Amino acid sequence: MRKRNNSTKLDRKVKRFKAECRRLGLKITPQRVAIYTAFAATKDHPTADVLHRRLRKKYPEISLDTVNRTLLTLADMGLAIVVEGTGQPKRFDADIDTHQHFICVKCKKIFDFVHKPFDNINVPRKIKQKFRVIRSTVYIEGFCDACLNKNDK
Amino acid sequence: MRKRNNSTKLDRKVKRFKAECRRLGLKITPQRVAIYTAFAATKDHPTADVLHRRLRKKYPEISLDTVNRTLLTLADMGLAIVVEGTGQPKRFDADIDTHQHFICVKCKKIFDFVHKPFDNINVPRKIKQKFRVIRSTVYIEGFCDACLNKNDK
DNA sequence: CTCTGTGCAAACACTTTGCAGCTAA
DNA sequence: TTAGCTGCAAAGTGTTTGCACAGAG
Repeated sequence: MRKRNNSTKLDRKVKRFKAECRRLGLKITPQRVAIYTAFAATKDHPTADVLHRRLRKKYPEISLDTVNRTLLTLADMGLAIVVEGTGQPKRFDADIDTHQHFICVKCKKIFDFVHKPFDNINVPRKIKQKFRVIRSTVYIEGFCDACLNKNDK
Repeated sequence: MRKRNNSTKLDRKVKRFKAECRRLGLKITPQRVAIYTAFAATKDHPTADVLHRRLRKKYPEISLDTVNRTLLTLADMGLAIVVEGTGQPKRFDADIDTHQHFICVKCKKIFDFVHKPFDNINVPRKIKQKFRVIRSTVYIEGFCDACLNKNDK
């Protein structure tokens, strides 16, 4: 029963994915469907490599490259979020006082800002109980003014 | 006057840095002092490479390696924050509904959690006016239960 | 004097690019 | 038919590791 529900939910997601591909003029290849299906079922935060290894069992012919590219495509489509690891070099912040970050998804520039209400947000109890919290930061993603003015989007 | 104030403020930071080194048994080398001094004065979010290039003008003998290692040391000491680019492979999240992240600074594992108050945080007007916001996420950093139980710290 | 830190070089890991052949539309 | 996709290979970028020497404690 549970299984059944998950399964139909996944089907619906895949259907939506295909529709979105059509809308954007992206081809619906067997690889993309396989990758999206496997990815949409994940509850963790797999890397391209991990997902590739999982897919291999069923589709030994899919290359890591394609998994990588498809995941980036999914992120562009808004169907995946890049959580960690930008591929970019590490960037260090000398300001260790509480403050928040705005990150431009296009030029990757980081803008610091201070917003009192965010400084004192309360970490939920269930987190506090289970983990030892060091700090919390609000990350806002979007387009910076320079990138907005530059071109489209 | 302004300059003077900044300068003494920086001096104070450097002094604190040295004290912290002593406390932790880290050696106070000319490189470390130079790197920390240059770094503590930054308002942006330099990469090791950028900082190295800046330092070169005054200290042509410092290697990029040392800058890199020192910045990582500073992060360990709590005097620097790694803002972006973990060096780790990209990780993708299939859950595109609003939710928050807890990241273990040790094992890098990511835990999703939903916390209603965070879902509806209000992006400050000054950000909204200047940028186009796509999404905002609260990142909580700390030690996860597994790492807490494993060993020290 | 000892042991950590530095600098160099090599190894590594992940990502990106180029390209020829394939295939969805 | 053809534009976009795939898979392979190579190049690129950033990070990590190993080691001998130097210098802080």
